[in-house]
Amino acid sequence: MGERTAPAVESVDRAIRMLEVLGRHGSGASLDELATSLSLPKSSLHRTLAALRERGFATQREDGRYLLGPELLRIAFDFYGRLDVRVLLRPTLERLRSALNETIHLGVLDGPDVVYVDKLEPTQPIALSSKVGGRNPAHCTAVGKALLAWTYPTSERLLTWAAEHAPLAHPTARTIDRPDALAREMARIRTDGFAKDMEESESGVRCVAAPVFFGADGPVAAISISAPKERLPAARMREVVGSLLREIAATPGAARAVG
Amino acid sequence: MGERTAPAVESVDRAIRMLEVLGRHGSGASLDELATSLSLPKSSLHRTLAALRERGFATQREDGRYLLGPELLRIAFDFYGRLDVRVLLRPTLERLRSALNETIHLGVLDGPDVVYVDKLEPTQPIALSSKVGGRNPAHCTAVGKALLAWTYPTSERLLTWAAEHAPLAHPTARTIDRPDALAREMARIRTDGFAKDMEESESGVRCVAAPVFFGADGPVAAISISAPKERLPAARMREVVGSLLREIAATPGAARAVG
DNA sequence: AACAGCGTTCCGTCTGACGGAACGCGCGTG
DNA sequence: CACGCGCGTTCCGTCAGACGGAACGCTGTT
Repeated sequence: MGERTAPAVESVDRAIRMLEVLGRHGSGASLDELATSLSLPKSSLHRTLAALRERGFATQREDGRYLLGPELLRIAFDFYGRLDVRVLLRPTLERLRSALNETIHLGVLDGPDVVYVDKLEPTQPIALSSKVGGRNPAHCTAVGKALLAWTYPTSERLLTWAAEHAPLAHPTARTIDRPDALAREMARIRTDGFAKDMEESESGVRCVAAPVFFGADGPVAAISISAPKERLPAARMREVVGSLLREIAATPGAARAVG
Repeated sequence: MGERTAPAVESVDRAIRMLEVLGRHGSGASLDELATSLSLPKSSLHRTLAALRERGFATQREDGRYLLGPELLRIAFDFYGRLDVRVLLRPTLERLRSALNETIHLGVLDGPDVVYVDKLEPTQPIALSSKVGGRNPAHCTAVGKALLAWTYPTSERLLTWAAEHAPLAHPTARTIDRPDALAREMARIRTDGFAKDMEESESGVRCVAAPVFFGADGPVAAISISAPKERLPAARMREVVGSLLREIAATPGAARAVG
């Protein structure tokens, strides 16, 4: 992140920078707020803002202040609604499988559960009962915990979720089903950036998982890697987490936006 | 909507048109899908897409297809989150009050209720008990019905809402509290584009209301005009609805997006 | 091997973006 | 009431930089 090389199309680059500034002003930015924060002459700003206005990417209040336009919001919400996570993440999942040769899951949150929307199996056949379309309680799987940790980013909101879906299932002895313990686990996951499942949903199976965001506040889905615990001792687990986070970071748009 | 006049900045205009096309493709658009649907040479597309990519407004999958980028989503969600409806709509509310000299409310939905976030009173003092920050059951007020009709745009989803918040209050004899009747009322509101309250929350008081969208799928807020029923006979009601819809249409970004 | 279908790069032309300067309006001030 | 200030807006001569046709390179196909 140092000096930026010359933009491919200067006027487009400027327009985008304007949109970024406009986005930070929920009740409008004045022309020379824009001028100072972008160090551009007012005439240039004005011309570009006119172009943005024509397409509804900016609007102007009657007092002159400029706002982000409804068309930009419409496009974003619309695209977000039709985002096909499975198609988008297939190549990433495949790269993970060929790098690790383990079972890869892609899951989304649905109330108390995770729903698996995609699954890739390793070449070495392994008994894992999950299916695309299948469900598991969210709080005892790595995918589920990764999703919960960022969907309910405060302990308070997580506890509300837990209360709504109480009592939480406890399929194995290691399942974390006490709400307060779960809230602490989520805090840990948020600082680490990934979730683990240490035989919490199925005895003998460990998983790691991390969320994908695609620009949204909350995660759109989470990717997990599962294996029998003999194949996932602490050292390999660290390695696998590394691959997972690296592949997500390398997938266009998937990683968490910086803010 | 006929021929468009020359855009203020051609390259910016093109970039926006690209974003609109990209937004329609949830799993990516290829370079010459873009080329044909925009009738632009590939080299120009390529250059502009590079500019969009540099700022995260577009991304490219490893197979070459282009996607809307996470930064555009981030900006949109972020702006949407900090949208200050009160500031944005103040001028509109003031114009309505000076045109009609009646009580104007601005309300948002919160579970079973509407919460009033702004209120303007007419010069002729009138006994209306509502306060900024105050609440009313959504299903018996015009603001609430306008919000419900588009927040839960199908009968099925409305009935779910009704079931979650049953039993619905019935403050007056005219309150519509039967879920099926309410669902029919919502359908009527959606086709009309506005909601009425014929003494359904307070005896002797009529209101009309219409939603504001600001680019989102669902309404961000709704504006209502309330008056004693003697001041709102059928004829004046039509006139008032006309003013309301016209003012909303004239407020940058507020009206429902076409697409 | 030749081909077709893609994304990508090059580079000479000339359009159209650039920004300094001037304008017009509304507002508060001396 | 004249004045000046702080806005957004418009104008226009200059020349940077956007434009697009053509050629390239890669991959998978026949």
